[in-house]
Parts: sequence; C-alpha cells; structure tokens
Amino acid sequence: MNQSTIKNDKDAKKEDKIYRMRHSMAHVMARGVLKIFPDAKIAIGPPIENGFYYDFDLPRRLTPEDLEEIEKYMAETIAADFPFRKEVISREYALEFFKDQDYKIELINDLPKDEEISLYQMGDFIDLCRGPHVESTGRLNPKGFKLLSIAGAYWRGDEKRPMLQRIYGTAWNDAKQLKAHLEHLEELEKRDHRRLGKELDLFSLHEKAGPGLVYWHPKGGRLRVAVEDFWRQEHYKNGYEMVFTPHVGKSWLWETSGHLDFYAESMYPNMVMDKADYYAKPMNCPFHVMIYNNGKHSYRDLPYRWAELGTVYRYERSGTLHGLLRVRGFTQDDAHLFCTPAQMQQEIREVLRFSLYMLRSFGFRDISAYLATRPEKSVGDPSRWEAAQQSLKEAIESESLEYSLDEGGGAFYGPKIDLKVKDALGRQWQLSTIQFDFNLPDRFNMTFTDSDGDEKRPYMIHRALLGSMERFFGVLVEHYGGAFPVWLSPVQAVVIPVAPAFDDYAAQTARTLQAAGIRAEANLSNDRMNAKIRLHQTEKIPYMLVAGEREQQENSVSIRIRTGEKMELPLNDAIALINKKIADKEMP
RNA sequence: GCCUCUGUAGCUCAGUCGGUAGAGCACAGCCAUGGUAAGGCUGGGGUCAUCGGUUCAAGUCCGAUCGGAGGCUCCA
Repeated sequence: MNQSTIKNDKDAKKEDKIYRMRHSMAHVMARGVLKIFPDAKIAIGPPIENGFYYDFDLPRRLTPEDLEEIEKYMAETIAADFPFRKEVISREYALEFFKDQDYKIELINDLPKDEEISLYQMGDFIDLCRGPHVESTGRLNPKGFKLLSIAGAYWRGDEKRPMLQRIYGTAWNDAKQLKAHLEHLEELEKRDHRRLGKELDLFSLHEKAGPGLVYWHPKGGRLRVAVEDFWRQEHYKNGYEMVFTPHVGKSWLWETSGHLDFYAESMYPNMVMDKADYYAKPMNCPFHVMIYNNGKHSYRDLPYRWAELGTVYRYERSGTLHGLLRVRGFTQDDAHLFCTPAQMQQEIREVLRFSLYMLRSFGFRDISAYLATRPEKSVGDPSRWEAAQQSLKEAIESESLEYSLDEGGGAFYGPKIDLKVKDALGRQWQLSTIQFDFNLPDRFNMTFTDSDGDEKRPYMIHRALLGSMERFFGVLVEHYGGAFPVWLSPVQAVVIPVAPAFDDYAAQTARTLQAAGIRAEANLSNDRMNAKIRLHQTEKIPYMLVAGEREQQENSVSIRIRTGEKMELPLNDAIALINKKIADKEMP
C-alpha cells in the first residue's frame, strides 16, 4: 500500500518547532487580551495551520482597534523576554487556581484521571497548558505575526454551548515568511471565484430570487457548454448512454428509496398536487432505477452505464452557503453503473481510469484517492461489501494512485473512492466520487436474469466525475484565476481594428474565425485601440487580433497573446494555431 | 441555525456634528481616434436592503426583518 508519504524526522522537528512557536504566540496574545479585559474568561488557544487562535468570553464585542492594541501588548510581551515556566500541579490545586475560569474548570474535569496537569507561566500570565512552549517570549519574532480576524466560535464547537469570541492570528519565523503568507492570502482573494465571477461576468446569485441558486450568464454559459460538450463526447466514447429524468417525483419514490426516512431534512419540502406529495429531487439515483426496473434484464445486456447531467435541489443551512461551492441547486455529472458480479472489477477499473482522464483533461495533475470502507452500521451482504472494497482497492493500485484509507468511513449503503485534486495554489478539492450502493437495489428489488436462469441482484455504482457543474466551475475559476486554457475561454479571440476604417475587415475576420469554430468577436465600439486592448486584457481573452491596413492587404492578423507576446501571421495560420491550442486543451 | 462584521448608482466605494446624496468605472449622446494596457465633453441613472421607532429633521441614532462576508474543536 503506497499511502501518503510519512514526513521524515527533520521535517517533523521543524514542524514541531513552528507549532511550539505558534502555541506560545497564542499565550502571548491571551496575555494582551487580559491586559485589556482583566475579567475575561479564557477558553482554549491552540496552534493551527499558519498560526494560532484563542477563544475568549469577553464583556463586550471586540473591534479591529482592539486587535491593534492587543498586538501592541504582544510586542511588549515579546520584548520583555519572559521565560515560559512549566509547573506540574495537583488536580485539586488546579481546580482551586482556576476557580473563576469556568472553561478551564470544565477542561480540568474532563482530563483523564491519570493525566499530568501542568501550568505554564509567562510573565504575569498563567495558563493551564500541556505545552510545549518556546523557552522565553524573546524567542518569538515580533515582526513575524499578525492578528487577522475576530470570529464567533461555540465553546467546544457545540452550537448549544456559549458563543465565544475567537481571535485568529498568523505567525511565522520571520517577517519575510509573514509577508509571503499575507501575499498568498491576497492571491486567494484575487482568485476568489465570486469576485472573478462578477469581474468576468460569468454568473450571479440573487438573494431576492432565492439564495444558493445559480444564474449562469452567457460567458459562464459558454464555458459550461464547452465542459458539457466534452463531457458528453467522452461519455459516449466510454460506452455510456445519456438519460434524462424528471426534476420531481411523488412520495412513493422517495419512500421506497428511503430518502424520506433518512434524508428528508436535506430535501426541499413537498409540493401538493392532485392530493399527492411531490418532492424536488435531491439525487438522481431513484430515477435511473425506475428506468432499469422498466423491463427485464439479461446478464447478456449488462453492464449499463447511464449518465445524466441531473439538476438536484438540496436544503443547505443558510450559513453554509458559499458562492458556487456550496449551493442549494446544482447539476451533478451523474452516472449509474449496473453490472453483474463478474463485471464489477472491470467496471470499477474503467470508471476510475475515466475519472482520472477527465480530471487531467482540465489541468489537474495532482490527484489523490481516499478509500472509505464499511462502517459499523451498514446494509447489504458483508461478502458483497468485501468484494466491492477489494475491487476499489485493486483499481486504485492498478492506477498507482496515492491513497489513504478511511476504515469504516463509508456510507451505510456502500464503500467508495473519493478523488481529490490539488489546484494551482495547493488547495485540495474533492471532485470525483465512485460509490457502491447496496441499498437501492434491495429497496427497489432490482434484478437481472443470470446465465443459470436465476434472478440475481445487480451491482449498482454511483459516480460523479466532476462532482457538480457549479462547484467544478468554481474550482476551475480559482484554479486558473480566470485565465482559462483556450478551449474553456468564453471568448477565445477578439478582433480589434486599429481605426474605424478597418471595422469591416475586423468584422469579416471575426466571421471567418467563427466559421472555423472559434469563439471570436470583433470589437467595433468607439473606444480607441489602446482602450480595447486594455479592456480585453483585463478580461483575460487568450488572443487579440489587431487588424489594420497591412493586415487587410495581406489577409493577415497581428496577434497579441494574453501573455503579452506578439506575432504576425496569415489569417489561415492564425486559425490553425488557435484551433490546435483548442484541440490540445492548452494555454494560449 | 448561532456569533461577529456588513448592506449607499450596474460595479468599487466616499458621505464630517443628524440638516433631503457624491466620485471613479460602466452606460447613452456628441466630438476625436492609424499600431499593442484607459482620448475628451455632455448626460441619464438612487424608495441610501426592507419595515418600524426617536427627532422639527434620519443614509447617519435605536429596534426588528431579509441578504452578504468571515467563523462555529486542528480539543489545555
């Protein structure tokens, strides 16, 4: 098993050192907060990725000005070079010492009986803490940290417990690393798909018309169609059929599938018509099962691979909605595979290979797999689970993918593989999922007739390769920062006349490009050429074709590539060049 | 859902001490415009999220509602 690489000792030590520094930083911050609010109740303050936080129960709300003041106290604390002193104490003493600190009391009481209890003292600040810490506050870099934000956080993450105020900070070994991190945060903001969606006029959301519901604008639509066309073409090449199913179904369907028992709180409520309850679909599977159960099936006909860009609706709590990444209505690139036990192994291999091919086609090179196996509570015959898990594992190994195992992490109805990709900024996104289902075939009593004449249960596999069109679109926008490869660019080429006298030539050139299958436009507005170039540069259009006297006479174009590179080519060569970039799915 | 912040023109934002709204971009019209990142002038555009309250007077103060953003264990 080639599970994710274990960090070597040196890395581990380095990591430990920086964690220790961040942890100490959290204490330094808490001291600052107590200077401003001597009666504050302190909760927990761990190191985290890139920094630290600390939770407080305070008499009033924190403001950004408070953060500045706290930062000042922190600088002072560091300058004072207080040593961190550890002291092991008895449980009784700990309870007495923290008698005014409710949260600490709770923590102490929750510690296992034989656990050593320790205090860390730093100047006049004493905290219940396991450690470890740096030797003294002077070891911390006063130029390496910054308080970032104030957020609400439930005590112990439990929404029934009190809401505390959390201060997030980031901390690094030196000012240079801090600066790099802050620049990284800026880059994230620049690439935010919500921001780029507005700037590039790709999509919108409308509170008045319903939060979490996506409107695709023409430019976003062009990109989506490019994705869908490719998707359909590849599915046909890979032996899939397209099916189309309704958006709503009567309660019988959702009772039979079990969704009304187990999934109702994620569903849109019922619509009543002709005294029957209809529900918007949160999943496509029961509909595909209806198609399957429409007739008898022979082992000779299997496998079936039925795909659908199926739009589903799910209720997500309002606080969890986020741009395109978490929405209430979305289109899954769904498919269901129905096969015999003998075919299962091959089907899983194929679908995994297909998944990887699709993700790589969109420029995702760093892909890892997560295999989740049978949980304690599950439905379906254990031997079938075993066979399914084995086939998933073998498929991963045959693709020599890195993977990690989530033992017992599968759904109650079947094991699965999730694929996660790393984007250009190193963030992981889960896109593909390949999932066995031992529930629906039983509930809907699905069968096929085997070679021995017996009715048998087929294997059913759900899979989505891109996940959903909306989420995938959001990930693509952030991955490319809006500068898409040519085949995905909403507008692939803009023709710009140098002056109004060449409008006709520009328009004609755009038509020639369009006829050659390129998404091209001519910009005949009354802006000056320089303004047009600037505009389209900000729109991240791959190719700008400048047309003037010379080009008109020679039937050529002067190309300005998005990268700033320039060249002059006969029109036919330009078309060939652009079409090649499109076909190869490359950047301009 | 809960906490904090937030909501002013299509977009980004300013608006002082409470005295009936402003800029840039975008849009429209006119003028200008021949070579690789912003030509000029003029103009239209606002129930200051919604509802209520305080006040002689509310974009501004207070309350509620509806959105949006960040966050809600990486356990001392």
